[in-house]
Amino acid sequence: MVKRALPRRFYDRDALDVAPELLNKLLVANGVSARLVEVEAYRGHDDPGAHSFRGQTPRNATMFGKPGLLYVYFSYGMHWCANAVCGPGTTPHAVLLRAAAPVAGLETMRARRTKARRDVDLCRGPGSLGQAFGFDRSFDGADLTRGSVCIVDDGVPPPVSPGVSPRVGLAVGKGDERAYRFFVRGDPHLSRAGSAPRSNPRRPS
DNA sequence: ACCGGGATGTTCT
DNA sequence: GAACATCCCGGTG
Repeated sequence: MVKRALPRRFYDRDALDVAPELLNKLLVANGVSARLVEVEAYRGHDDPGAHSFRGQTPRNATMFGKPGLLYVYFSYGMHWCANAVCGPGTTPHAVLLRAAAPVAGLETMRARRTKARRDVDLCRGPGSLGQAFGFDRSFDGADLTRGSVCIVDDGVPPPVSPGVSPRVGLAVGKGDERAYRFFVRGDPHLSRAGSAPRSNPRRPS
């Protein structure tokens, strides 16, 4: 079985098509690797939940780059979250990497994730995943198809019938109703169980 | 298990 | 000043 980084053509499509196919792929970076079990699609100009909705800014510039780049952004003043930039072309679509099952470099992940009590929590949630991989601003714009940061197909197929649900953490009216979250059903590493994300605490009053 | 709140800083209004 | 693609802890049931 030859492990190979996913080619650019894999990413050069609508994030809604790429997202479910990223499930069970291996994220390899910074001395560790983990199998993706939960992702979310963010769809450019038409998606009020996407950073790119209001156009290009210094923060989201990588989303407007070529498919196959890693878009890393700083969230809530303390977390680094990672996306795979999609397409087609320079359409600013992206797939947020929300949760993964640790595969290699567990000791390194534990050292980075000092708050995680169990290994199942090492990459559980986008902020936790970013911490386990040691992501920061320097990873923004990394090329997933050429460099040491990559997503690998090691022969495990995506689920035939992935779980689908609304995305997590979006405010009401900002795309929260769209079923753009995809996950491996029943996987113990999901950021939240099954298809019922916690209701949004920032409801309009 | 569920829920509320604090941490912490960049981005946008 | 408010919002934010979050996480963790402590209180309650």
